[in-house]
Order: sequence, then structure tokens, then C-alpha cells
Amino acid sequence: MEVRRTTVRDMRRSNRSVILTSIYREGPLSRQELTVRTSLSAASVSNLVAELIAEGVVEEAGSVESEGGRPRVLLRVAPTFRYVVGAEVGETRVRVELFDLAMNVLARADHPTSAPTPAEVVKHVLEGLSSVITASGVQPQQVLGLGVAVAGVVEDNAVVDAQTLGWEAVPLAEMLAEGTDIPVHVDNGANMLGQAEMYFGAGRGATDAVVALVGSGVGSALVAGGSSYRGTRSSAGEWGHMTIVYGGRQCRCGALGCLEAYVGAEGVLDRYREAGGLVEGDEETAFVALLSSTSEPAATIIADTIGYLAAGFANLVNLVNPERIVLGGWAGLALGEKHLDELRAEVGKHALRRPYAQVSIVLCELGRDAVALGAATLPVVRLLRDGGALPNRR
Amino acid sequence: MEVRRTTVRDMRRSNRSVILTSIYREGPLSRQELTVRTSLSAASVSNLVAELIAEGVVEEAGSVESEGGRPRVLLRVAPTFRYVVGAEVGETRVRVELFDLAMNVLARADHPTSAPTPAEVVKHVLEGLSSVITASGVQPQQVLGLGVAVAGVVEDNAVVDAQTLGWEAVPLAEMLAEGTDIPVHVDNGANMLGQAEMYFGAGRGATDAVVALVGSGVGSALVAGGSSYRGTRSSAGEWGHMTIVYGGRQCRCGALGCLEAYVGAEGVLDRYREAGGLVEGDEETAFVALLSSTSEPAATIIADTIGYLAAGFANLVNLVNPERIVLGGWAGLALGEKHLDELRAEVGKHALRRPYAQVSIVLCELGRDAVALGAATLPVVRLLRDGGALPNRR
DNA sequence: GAGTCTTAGTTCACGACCTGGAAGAAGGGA
DNA sequence: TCCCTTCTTCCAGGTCGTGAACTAAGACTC
Repeated sequence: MEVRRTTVRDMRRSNRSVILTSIYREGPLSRQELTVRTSLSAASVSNLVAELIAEGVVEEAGSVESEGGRPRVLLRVAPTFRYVVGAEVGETRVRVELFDLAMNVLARADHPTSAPTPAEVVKHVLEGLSSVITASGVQPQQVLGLGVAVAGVVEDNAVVDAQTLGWEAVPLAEMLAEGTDIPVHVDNGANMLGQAEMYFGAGRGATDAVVALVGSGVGSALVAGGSSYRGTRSSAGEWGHMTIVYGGRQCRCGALGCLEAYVGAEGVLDRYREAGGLVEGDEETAFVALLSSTSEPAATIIADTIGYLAAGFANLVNLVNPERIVLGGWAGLALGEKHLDELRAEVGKHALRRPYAQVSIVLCELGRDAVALGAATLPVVRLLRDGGALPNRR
Repeated sequence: MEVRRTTVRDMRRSNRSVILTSIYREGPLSRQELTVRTSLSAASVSNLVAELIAEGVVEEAGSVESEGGRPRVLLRVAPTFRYVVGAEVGETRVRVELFDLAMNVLARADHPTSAPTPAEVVKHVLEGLSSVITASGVQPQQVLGLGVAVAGVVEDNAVVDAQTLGWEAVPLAEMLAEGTDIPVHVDNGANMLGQAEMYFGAGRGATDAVVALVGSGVGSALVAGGSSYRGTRSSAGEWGHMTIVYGGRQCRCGALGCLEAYVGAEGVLDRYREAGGLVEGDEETAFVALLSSTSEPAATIIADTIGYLAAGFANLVNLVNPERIVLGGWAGLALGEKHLDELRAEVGKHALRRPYAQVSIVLCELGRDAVALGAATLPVVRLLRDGGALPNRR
């Protein structure tokens, strides 16, 4: 039961945040539109905006016809006020990207790895960080923060458990902080992809949504009431290990009948192989080949996969009543591009009528490379939350 | 994207709310403890408390030894400041109860019904309301609000869909408001039972929890970040219709393999019957008899039920990572009282290690009659949120 | 092209509010 | 009687949003 007082300062910070967030998320706005949207008085908007402009967070961006009188001056968050860096730590590479506040990529650094140790990752991320800073010509003091996305469970900026990397209890933010004084944020990869979709992709505008990711494995990011829901200890969203066939196929998590064992690319290909299908090449090639095959076992496997996935979606629809489900992940996208309508129809068979009627099921818009973008969003979100106040450096 | 300004008045209301909520939820507290908990200055606490006492919301309640000096004066929400009424609208009865703010029942009125129409329910609730007001000797102006719990989907104080009652699109709050000027709140029955457990029962202190209700049917109430989670259009929590056995038993919702078809009392008894078990008497009698039977089919059915229920719990554990799951409903309690440890162990087989380790699975403490209590909590929560400001009457 | 209308944005006095500090009152024990 | 802790009271200091009056900047009118 956290209950906190409010002081006069909180009030101003909160109102700065309201204004800044509106400008950032709802595109260029005039002061006049801000007074309407925020229900602040014109005086306060003027006052707060003047402060934000003086600090350089916000800038004027041309003007637009008013309704007959003085033209409105549009305001936007100055894209070059500060820069943010996002890093994606995967099994096969470490990617670091530098963005301006409008989230344009200004520089990128990739580093291939395999099963990297924490120390290696720290090294690669820090190298990537200085490399993108140098390449973009941005001053290090201009970098607002570094967001790092790791495939694993992350609690309080530390990696608690990352099975694919074989990590456990790695204080990644702390380790990175020894090599840079740029504020570091660490979070889970699926959540970061979800965050990217929610801010800049197919989830824009939704407040209760699920970003469902189907690749080799299956995961999701939950968004409740406009912000990411993480549960009591940040491991919410493990949708892939939901039991969907009681007593069914063995999943790599040890349990039986998990959704992942049926709709994860690995599970799908296993089922295809068992049905006599021919699986050739790497997982992705084989999966795509399966999807375009017209053979008998393939058709059945695809139909079954859609059915299982639909049941998984229906469980989300019934339990969390989202307004939108965004399907992503490479396998999810490949499947969705061909079979989205069937999938939607199939969900209707498993879900309750009312919540089904309230949900729209769509595909990710940003592709699988948006993980670093999502991670880079972390410092931006913090900036917006704090009303443009800069974090303290050590 | 709701973004709202803060004004200097909001600040005071918010601080009043912080103080009042602390006093209400954390028992009698002294001013001194309040300054520590809320981090408000002693001057402000004194000021705000004086105001609350002057208005009668808060009262002094004896004193307690200090650390060597003047004793601390304890403060509590005055139980008789106002009264609240809760109503439970079920298939077989309408129950209305009047409570003081400490949630002691002062009067109760039951009215048996069967498949009541909305108009009948309105009549019974309003009769119950005046009957409990008369019986308790409370002035009608002293009644803070009326909370009504209905078994069905409720959106914005209107019943959208209540299958067991056969209702659709019933503006219940509006209809009730024509017969009383006491502010009316309408909500879903499962959520209200959940709310009661969260405030006064086994959920106390938890901020991320699920109250799982197993009766003839199966439902749940989700609590995220300290408050009830309702999804985009208030129908979240339909845990019972989660697919758990893909292509399995037909559920009354029309889909196949829903959890409810396996662990709802009706589903359990059906399975028992199919296995050759003898089902006699009404559902509840038969269910209890099954639980205490030592015959072969009974043992298997019970073990299977525990397994299915565990998978359902595991799905919750994985997806929402709650800190607590509270099992209730008459069938859930009957089962839980005998088999809670087995259930817990079984959940561990289906859930991921980490979120499983973070959850505690407990039984409801309030029994099945707490629905009206939960409903009566609605106006109390509103009072606390508004810092003790009374709602406007028409 | 001067005047007027309309809408956008700014300035300023005002009242509401929290804080910290100081002084003191209240209530008990040593 | 003295000491200690808990409240209360008071005040200056500072912050903040608001409403009303005011200025700015175009377009329209005659």
C-alpha cells in the first residue's frame, strides 16, 4: 500500500509532464489545443510551455491557420534536445542504435556474438555506445540514457534469469554503469518490442493491449491502463507457457501442453516432422517453406497451428479483455500475413462473444528489429514522466 | 490517452485522501505515525486531521503509550460517520445489508426470487434498502451510498449482459436512482466478492492478486497494482472460459475445453457421472458427497479436478505473475479445505519456476456471503479516494 | 488603408497550499 | 519538579494555477 503525499512541486512536475507527454504523443500541438486537452488554464499552459522552450525541450514548429484570428503556433518536442541509445542483447548479436527524440536512427553498431558472457555483453554494449556516439557526432552529455533489452527476466534493472543466454542474477545495469555515466535502463526484450509497437507501431492509441510474440518460442507483453504490466516481480506475460492442451506435448519448460509447444516455430516444425512433413534448412527457412507448402500434412499442420494460436488468443481475450492484440515475432508475422482472417475467425470460436467483439487483432508494424527502438524508448518515457527534467548524472 | 492536470485543490484532496486511506486501512494510527507514513510535515498532518475531525470523518480513539513522553492519540475513521448499503442480486435471492464504516452489519434483508426481471430486482433492492434503513434506525441522509453486485457483465453502472438472469442492457443504476437519492454503484458479483477479500479477507495487503471463484461456474477477479483490473470494457477476469483442453469437453459457453467444463461443480459432477459415480441430491450436496467419497471413480475425479484447476492456476501464475491467488466459491472452498497442499504442489508442475515461487495460494476467508459486503465497499472506496468529501446528492 | 473583429497567447494580482522552524501546550513518567 | 515526547499554533517563505485584463497577429470591411 504505497500512499504518497503531494506537494506543490509535484503539481508542477505533473503538469509539465502532462503537457510534454501530450506534445510528444499527439504530434505538434498549439498552446490553445493544449489548454483544451489538458484542461489547464491558458495562463498555465503559456507559463509551462515558456519554461519548456527556455530549457530547450520543446520548440516552435511553424504555425497553422486558426479559426479566423491569430494563427496558432505549433509546438513539438525538439528532436535534437537530447539523444537516446537502445541496445538489443540477443543470442546471436548485440545491436546498439542511437536515436534522436523523434526516434530517427542516427547511427547503428552491430556485433555478432554467440552465447556471450555478461562481461562480453557489457564490453560490446559499451563499445557500441561509444561507436554510435562517435559516428553520429553527438556529444556524450547529450545522450539522455541507454536502454538495454535482454531476452530474459529482468527485475529492477538486473537480469534475474535469461535461459537462452544461460545467465542468472546478472546486475547488468550496475556493470554497465561502471563503464559509462549515461543513465542505464535494463528491461526484457519482449516487453521492449511491445513498448515499441505500443508507442510507434500497431499498438498506438490503445490503453489495454497485448503484444503477442511468436518466434521459435512464444511470449507476450501486457499493457494495462496505458502502461506496461509486469506483475508482482516483473515476470508477467509468460503467455507461451500457458497450458492449452492438458497433458499434451512436452514443452521445453518441462510442463506438458504449453501453447509454445504447439505454436512456437520449433513446436510447429516438430509436429510437421511427426506428420511426415519434410523439414529442411534452418528453422526460419523451414517454417516459411511449410507455410507455402500445399501438401497434405502441411495444410493440416497450418490449420491446427491457427487453431491452437486462436485458443491462446481467446484465453487472453477472456482473461484480460484487451482492446487490441498485436501479433508479432517472425513466425507470428509469417503466419499472420497469410492467415490473419482465419485466425480472427477461429478466435471467435474459442472466446466469449462480448470480449471478442471488443478486441481487434492486428499485426506488428515495426518488424523484428524494433527491440533496440523499444529499449531506447525507456529513457524517453522517463523524460516525459518527469516533465522534461533531466536525470542526475553521477 | 487520458492526461489530466493537477491543481492546488487536487493537492489538498489528494493529501486528505492519503491520510484518510492510511487511517482506514492501517488501523488506528497516531498523527505522529501519519507524518512518518505519508511523509507530510507534522504541521500539515495536524491541519488535515483537524479538518477531518471537524467534519466528523475521523475521530480520536483512545491513546497509546509513546516512547516515554506524551501518549499518542489514536485516530480512526468514525464508524458511524456514515453508513453504506450493499446488495447482492443472485439467481435465487436479493440480499441487502447495511454496514457502518467499520463494515459491521447493522441490518439485513433477504428476499427470495427466481429468475427476477430487472423491475422486480429494482423493487426488491429498494424495499430492502428502506427496510434495512428502518431496522437499523439510521437516517437516510446518513447513507453514503448503495453498492449493488450483479452476476453478469457490468459496464458503467449498467448491466450489459447477465446470462444467468437472462438480462441484457439493463441500466440498473439509473433505474434504482429513480427510487432513491442515495448514490448507486453497480458492479459485477465476482469482482465484489474479490473486492471484499482484498479489503477484509485473504487478499489484504496484496497489490497484485487474483481471486479465483469456483462454484457451479468459474470466474475470477483480477487485482493489478492495488486496484481491480477490468480490461477495456469491464469484462476482464473470465478465467473460467480459458481453453485448457484444446478440443475437449463442451462448455455451456459453446466453446470446447474450457476450464469451467472441468472444474466447475457442474462439470465435475458430469465427469463423475460419466465415470460411473452416483450423483444424488442438489449440486452442492452431491459435490460435497463426491469430495468425501473414497470410491474409485471419486478419487480419480478429484485428482483430475485438482490437476485441471492447477493448470488453470498455473496459467494465471505465468500470465499475470500475481503475488497471491485466493481461492473461493463454494466448490473451490470445499475442494481447497481438503486438498490445498496437493493443489499447490500440482500448480508447481504446470507453472514456470520463478513466478510459481513468488505466488502464495490461499483460501478465501470471508465465505460466500461476502458479496454484499464487497458491494458496500464501493461507496467506501469512493469516500477514501475523495479524501472524505461527500458525494453530491441530486 | 484605417478601423474592427476574432482568435491566440501573455501578464499579473490573488488565493490556496505545503514547509520548516520556533515556541509552546499537553500529558505522562522519573 | 524536571524531562521527554507528542501535538498544536503561528508565521514567513515559497510555489503554483486561475481569472481577468491585456497584448499580438492575422483577416475582413468599408
